[in-house]
Parts: sequence; C-alpha cells; structure tokens
Amino acid sequence: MSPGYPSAMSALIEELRWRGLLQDATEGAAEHLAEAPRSAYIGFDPTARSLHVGSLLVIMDLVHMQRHGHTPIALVGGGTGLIGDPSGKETERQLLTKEQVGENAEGIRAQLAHFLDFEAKSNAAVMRNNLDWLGGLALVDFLRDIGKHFSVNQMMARESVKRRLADETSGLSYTEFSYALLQSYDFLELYRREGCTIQMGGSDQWGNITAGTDLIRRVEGGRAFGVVSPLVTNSAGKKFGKSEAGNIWLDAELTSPFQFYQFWINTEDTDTVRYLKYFSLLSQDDIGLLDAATQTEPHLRSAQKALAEDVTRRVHGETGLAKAVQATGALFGGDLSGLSADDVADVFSDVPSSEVTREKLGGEGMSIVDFLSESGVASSKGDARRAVEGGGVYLNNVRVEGIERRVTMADALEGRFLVIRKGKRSYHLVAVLP
RNA sequence: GGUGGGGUACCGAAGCGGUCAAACGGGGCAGACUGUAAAUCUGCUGGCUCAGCCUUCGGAGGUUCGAAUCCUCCCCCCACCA
Repeated sequence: MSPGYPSAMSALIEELRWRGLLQDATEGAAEHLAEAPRSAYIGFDPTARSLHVGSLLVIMDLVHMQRHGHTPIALVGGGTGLIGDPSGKETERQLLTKEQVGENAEGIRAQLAHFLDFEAKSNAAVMRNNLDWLGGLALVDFLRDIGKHFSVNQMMARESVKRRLADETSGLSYTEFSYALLQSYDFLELYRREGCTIQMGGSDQWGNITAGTDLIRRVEGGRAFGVVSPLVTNSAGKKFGKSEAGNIWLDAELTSPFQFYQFWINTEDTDTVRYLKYFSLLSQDDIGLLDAATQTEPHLRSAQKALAEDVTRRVHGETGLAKAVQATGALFGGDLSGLSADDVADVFSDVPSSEVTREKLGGEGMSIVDFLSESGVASSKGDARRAVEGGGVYLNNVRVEGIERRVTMADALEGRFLVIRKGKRSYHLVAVLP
C-alpha cells in the first residue's frame, strides 16, 4: 500500500488482512477503498426467517466497512430469494413463496440492525431489497440489456455449474442457471442507484461477484470491485455453525442466548484465536494477550469466554448476555441445592423445556425411563434406558444410578421444576403443571 | 432401445436360504481422562411390556417349515453399447 492515502481508509484493508477476513480482492480494490469513502454491499438470502452464525463472517465485513468510514449496504434478496443460488449446492433448491421470502426478509433486517448502525449521521448503513428492481423487470428487456453481455460458454465453464451438469441425478434448472445474471444485475442496480462500487461476500461468491464487475464495465463503462472472505471451517475441517442441536441461529426464538453463548464457549482451543479475529471487535493486542493466556493457563479458557461474551453481547444485548452467563455459572459452577425455584426458573428460562403434570409424579411417580422419553430428552424408551445405564443422566444435577429410579413430587424443586441433564452440557427443564 | 451391474440401518459398505436386528468403517450419543477443549481409550447406536417379543434390507406378490438372501412383476440408479 503506497503512502499518501488517508490512513483511516487504508487501515481497513490492513484490518481485514490481519483478521484473516481477506481471502481475495479484485485488482485495485485496496487502492479504491483507500482513496475515499465508498459503498460496499453484501447480499443475504432470505431462505430462512433468521440468519445463522454462518452468515456472521460477512456481516462482520460490513461492520468493518462502516467503522472505517465506508457505507455498508445490506441487500436482502427478496427477488433472488425466490430463485436460489446454485453455488455450492448439490441439488436444486426448494422454492419459497413470495410471502415466506417477505417475512424472512423482515426478520433478517431486524437482525442486521444489531450489527450495523442505520441511524448514523454519516455513512449510515443502508438496507435494500432487490425485489424493488427485480419485481417489475420485463423479461425481454432483461435479456436484451443484460443477458446479451453474458457468455454461456463462460458460465458453463464455472466449477459449480460443471459439477451440477456432470451429476445426472440432480441437474441444473434454467432458473438456477440464471442466478449469476440476477446477482450481477443487482450489483449494476446498486452501482446506479447508490453509487455502490464494491461487492463483498464469501469466497464461494467470487464468480458471481466478478460477473457483476464485468457487467458494470460493459454496460456503464464503470469500475467496480470485489472483496471476498474465506469460508469458515473449524480445525477439523468440519462445517462451522452447527451444534448437536442443529444450526446456531441469531434469532433468540430459534437459538436461546444461553445456547448461543454455549456454542462459542465450546470452541476448540485451536480455533479460538482465529474466531476472535473473525467475529469479535477486540484489538490485535487484546487477542494476542488472550492467545498467550490460552497457552499458559488453558483451563481458564479466557479466550473462549471473551469470544462468547463479545459475540453474544452484539447479538443478544447486555441482558441476553447476562442471563447466559448467569445460567452458565449456575449450571457448570456446582449443585442446584442452593438455588430457589425462582432462581431455577430464571436461570433455565433459556434452556429447552417441557412440562409434566403433578398427577403423574404423585405417589409412586413415574419411572425415569418414561420421564426421559416423555420429556423428549431421550428419543425413545430404549434410548432413555441406554442413557441411564451408560451413566449419562442427571436429575437435578445428581447422577441417576439405575433404571429402577422413580421420579416423584419429592424430586421437584419446591414442587415446581425438575432439571434433567444428559451428558455434560445438555440441560433440560421440566416444569410441573399445577 | 440393447446388454451387464446395482438398490442393505443416519452415511459408506459386507452379507447372498436358517447361527441376521444384520460384519466393518464413518458419523452421532454416553462414560473415563481433562479445562464445558483437543487427542486417546471404553460402551451404546430400530421399537417395545427388554434374558423375550415386534417391525426393518427399493416396492408388490410368490416358493419354503424358514428369505436381506431363491422366483415373478414393477420402480429407481450406474456402466458400456445404440
């Protein structure tokens, strides 16, 4: 990077680089960003009503953009979401209805507001929906003005397309094949409407992004750039963002703040520093200290805690974080005997739960096996039996010694709750109905 | 359209008339060790009223005392040929 650029601007590329967020960029992108405030966009597919942690990395791209004085644009794919991007997908996507896509776009909009400042006086974040220009697009116009700039030969040469063509079992529909055109068109529209000159995304988007910069050059004679981030994997090379329970969502309804916090706390040592760089806003120095702490006193897991706190705070706010930390302390700190039922209710408000009637626990109560399978902790009675025999089931944090164990009202804390734990960290709360 | 090879549990893959609820590997769950980590080791991994019974091996029939295994038809994949 040559001297003479405003330092605050060129610092952006520097930061993306040390954080490992910069996988690749088109020629001249660094200089372009260093010269003046720019607008950069990322597209989000409204295929679900919530984003999940897999989207977090590119969200952080926009966060860094805004912090360094550029204008971030979040494009919700209300139009393209109706089609689906074939990149990296092995099979044809399920199409969503317009209503579903609309609802999902609303949810995503709300979540992005946790990360980006849409109210800022200068370089406020902007949200756009490509349905605005795709919705009323006439096919003939599109084919004439946009389609003629795309070479089918080139599109066929793309890895993602080739793979799908080679696989006779899945195939590739014309609809999905056209996705790259629509994404390129989005870029062109944002270039025209918002003066947006940069598209960011995951490295799997590289092909779609460069198709967009090409289109802008051909149609408008303008220069546009692409900057992509790596795809996140963990050290075992497995997909990031899944737990035993499935996807980790940003929506508290789908993944509670406690579960969200736990997801980060459980990060492997070897991944933690990398994730701190990716997902937190901690400085390079602070991360260095945490890295050192992991080396010298790994059992304290300072780095995991810092990571979990930083991310949970941003997604769920101070209140959500406080509850998650409190629940974690109560659960992993020791036994429950010191907690009142109210404490338990509070701490566990976040944990998966079910209900049982007082009647069932009366007298002899019910067998532990029935209790586990009816509460959903075990998938069947056989599963419940095996879990107990394997020594992995705890009632109110006390190990259940055998399958003859019966659960009665005497086990309910103040007659209101029972806490089941299966394994080390999978908790479940059962409320006693009056 | 022709010929040949296949479809087995979450995935991959053995089995090819009884000893098959089905080897083995992966994944998943649990236990031990730890630090709610990794690695490693151990157990479990169809359902149930659980030393027994019931339902599973692409689908439907059939042969047999007995079928994942044999036969018939159908559906779907793969390879080569046209």
